[in-house]
Amino acid sequence: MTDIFKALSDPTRREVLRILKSGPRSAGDLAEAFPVSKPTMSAHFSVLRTAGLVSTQKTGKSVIYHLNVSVLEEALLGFASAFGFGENRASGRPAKEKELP
Amino acid sequence: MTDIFKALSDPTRREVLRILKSGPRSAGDLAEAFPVSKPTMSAHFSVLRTAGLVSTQKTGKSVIYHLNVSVLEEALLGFASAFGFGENRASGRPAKEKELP
DNA sequence: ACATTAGTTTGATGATTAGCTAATTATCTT
DNA sequence: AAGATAATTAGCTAATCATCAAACTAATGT
Repeated sequence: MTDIFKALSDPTRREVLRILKSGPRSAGDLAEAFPVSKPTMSAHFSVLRTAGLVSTQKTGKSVIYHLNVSVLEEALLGFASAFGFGENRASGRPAKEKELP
Repeated sequence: MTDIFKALSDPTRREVLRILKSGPRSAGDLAEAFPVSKPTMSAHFSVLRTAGLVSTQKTGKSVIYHLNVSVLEEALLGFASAFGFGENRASGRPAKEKELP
């Protein structure tokens, strides 16, 4: 949980995820979208990988990153539901109040 | 957004929010629930306040902290919906796919 | 075999962070 | 006016973080 929120606490990493949402991309392709050096991007990728938010697949000399949607969803909605909003998935106890019509 | 995720990236601060979910608490009461010094807790509170996740109200010599539920909800679900899950509140473009019955 | 391309690792630097003790501010209580 | 209590600020340290350039690894092309 900490790793995930820490990963999300950087604008560059959030943007990487947003890009990855539309499909897998190579490290180089991703790096081109940001005004930072390749090593820096590599470090960001590493944080995202450690958090489990992305996975890699090496093909030839490229490394393809793809978003682990389920991990992001589970973390975000799981935490949200612990506060009573955002679905009652996996249960956050108090359950959604249903108003009488 | 960055401030909010940064605030959420610490276990102590997440636990503070969880406690605050059940109602307002004084700084001292909150601090008692953690094995760290009061100044350290004060710093955590400061981070949460900067992120807008909590508000304070001074009464006598106590400072009462209360959770800003809407801020947390907006941030979490807003970001989630940008990835297509967790409600289409405030809109995250692609809208929820509705399957034909 | 050699050069090129894609990406990561290493090592350094400046900034931020979580933690502490001690000092300070503000509000009671006696 | 003191003393006690609640909380924050000040000043410090150790650890982590984002960043870069340079060195390295691996795969492809000639």
